[in-house]
Amino acid sequence: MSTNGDRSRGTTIFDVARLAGVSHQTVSRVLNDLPNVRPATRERVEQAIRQLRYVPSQAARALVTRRSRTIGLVATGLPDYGPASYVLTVNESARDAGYAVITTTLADAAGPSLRSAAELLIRQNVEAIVLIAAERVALDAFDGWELGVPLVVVSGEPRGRAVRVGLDQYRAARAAVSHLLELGHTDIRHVAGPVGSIDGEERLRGWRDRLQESGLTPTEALRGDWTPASGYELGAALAETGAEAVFVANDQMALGVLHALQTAGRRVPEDVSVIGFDDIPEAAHFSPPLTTVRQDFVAIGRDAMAAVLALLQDEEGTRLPAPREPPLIIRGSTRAV
Amino acid sequence: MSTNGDRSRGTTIFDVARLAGVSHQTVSRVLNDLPNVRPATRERVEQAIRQLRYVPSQAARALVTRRSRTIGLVATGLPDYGPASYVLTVNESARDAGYAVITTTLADAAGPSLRSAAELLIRQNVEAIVLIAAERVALDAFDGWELGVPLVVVSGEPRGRAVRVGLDQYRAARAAVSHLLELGHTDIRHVAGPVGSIDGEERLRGWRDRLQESGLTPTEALRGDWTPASGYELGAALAETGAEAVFVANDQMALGVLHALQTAGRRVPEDVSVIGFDDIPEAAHFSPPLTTVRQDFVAIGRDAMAAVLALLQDEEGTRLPAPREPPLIIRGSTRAV
DNA sequence: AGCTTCTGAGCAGATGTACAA
DNA sequence: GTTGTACATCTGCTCAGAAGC
Repeated sequence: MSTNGDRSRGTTIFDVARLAGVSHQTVSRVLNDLPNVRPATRERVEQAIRQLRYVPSQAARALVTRRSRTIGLVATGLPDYGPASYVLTVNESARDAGYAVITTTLADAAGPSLRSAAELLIRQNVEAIVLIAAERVALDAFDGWELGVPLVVVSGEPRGRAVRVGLDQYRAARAAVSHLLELGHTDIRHVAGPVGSIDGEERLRGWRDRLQESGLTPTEALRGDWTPASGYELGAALAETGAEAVFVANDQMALGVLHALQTAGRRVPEDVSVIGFDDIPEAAHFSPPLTTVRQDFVAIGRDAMAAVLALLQDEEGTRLPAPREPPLIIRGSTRAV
Repeated sequence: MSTNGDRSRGTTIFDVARLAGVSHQTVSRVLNDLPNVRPATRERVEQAIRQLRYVPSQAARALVTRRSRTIGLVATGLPDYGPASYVLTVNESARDAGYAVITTTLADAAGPSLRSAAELLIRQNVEAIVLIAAERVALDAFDGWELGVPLVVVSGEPRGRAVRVGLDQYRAARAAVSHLLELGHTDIRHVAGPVGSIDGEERLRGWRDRLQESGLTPTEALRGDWTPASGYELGAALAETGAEAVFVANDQMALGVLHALQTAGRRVPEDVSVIGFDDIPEAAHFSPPLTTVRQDFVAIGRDAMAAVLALLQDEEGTRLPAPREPPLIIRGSTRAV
């Protein structure tokens, strides 16, 4: 209250103790909700805390408890809807569990920047790391690297040593192709994600395998980069070669494909069926509304945090959530021949 | 290396010192890049650090330096494209500046949850807080609350005491309406954001003021909630009342509006002009491609972090980045009458 | 004996000083 | 004079163990 303003950076547990007329230890007990404090004393301490606007130093506490109450989140793929949903959900789940989240987002998923991001987290003494891995290189960067803390990977591929949660992309892609097959299509093309994308490759594999099982010969997949713009380019190529059904690896590219197809005078779904992947909120309002495979990002994000908590508790032998089933959302962009 | 596995949680600066044959003080010098260390010694120490996989304790360092090297980010509005972009950019800028970011995301922007989110950050001893404020209640929750750390607000409204960065939503909305006016439209409707949204209200105000300045009487604005679904509903109403031009407060709702208009048999832009706001990546591939106002989320996110660093350095009297100008992106959804 | 409260020893580093090579 | 070292002290808090009522 001096003219100097608040020097509040300096209120310690001892100041509170003095004001409340108790020892710092008693204040600590109140702070940590420990028993054996007389209600009247507790009240006096709480009063002092409020009056002093005292905030315990997390640093000091972490130093002695060896627990930072913080987890790290490494996310690539933002600002897209899927990754953003994961970030949101992991964050909220963590907060519910009393953990703070240090997030490091990366525009490029190259190995070196990933490792340095993870090192930053380790330096901040996070208790666990959640990796949202869109690219295979991300997985590789962590492979065989002893972090010293538990690692949970959100990824569409079951491979790898780390604990993993996520949707089984392979099965989901098969379901999408099956839908097209059931509608009577036999010439089913694929607009795939970029080379190196885990989900992209798994969806491609699912498409190819499912076709071959039906005795069909898959064409060469077209490679996009997840953006509507790339979908548009590829869609133009598709229109030229007269495709009748297309499985597009994500909804954003599907939007571009629809755009290109219509620009080329091909009607969807009358002339060509299009199915997407993700079920972003926009998908229901494309022209026509997009048939797609839904990923429940919220549920998967929760799974990730649940896995973290499990690892943090019993170290080993935790039962992990099973990969999620992918619901097919049938709208207006696919039609029986 | 014992059967017990790694007890690496316990490698201290002293262990490194012992292995390198120097004092812990010298190790500290190496760690902090201080002078007066012979190159050979430095090398020996670095070697020992690598060998021991030593990671300095952030907690211990923060305790004594009183600097957590961490900033807090409070974000509402995820997983939408705009907020997600901010999160991404603020994160990267912070990392470049050597700061870790503790992010708290909130699905609902209610005052109490915002305050408790901020308190969590304060308890983690962040050095500053960045608030991505979509709703007015978010701003109110922080108003007149002495946080004890600098606060930077990303918001579309210049009001308030805190340091603010962002696009001038009011002016941007006026620009959108001006475009419609120049095309010869006189009946210009508005699909607005939800009540309480800062950006929404500012865009609404810009639309209303601009019309009145041209001697036109604004109709009642329709209220959406930013989602394509709400745009669709409102678009249906618009089609019934025979609108000829619509300024939609964001691109996602504009998508829904396009969908509804076309469902009702109204052609865009032949029968009705539609202009959106944001320029999300999808906008260029709507049917028709959407005319819209671009927000440069990346630039604004950088501004936010720049403001944080400025505040952290000279406490007071910092020159702040000027509000950004909004470029108009003219595509195929608007047309002269 | 039983609550309640207090005292003192770390936790892992940073910083400053005195001092040796 | 330049490097480097040893020692002491400090950060704010938790946790045993001890003491008081």
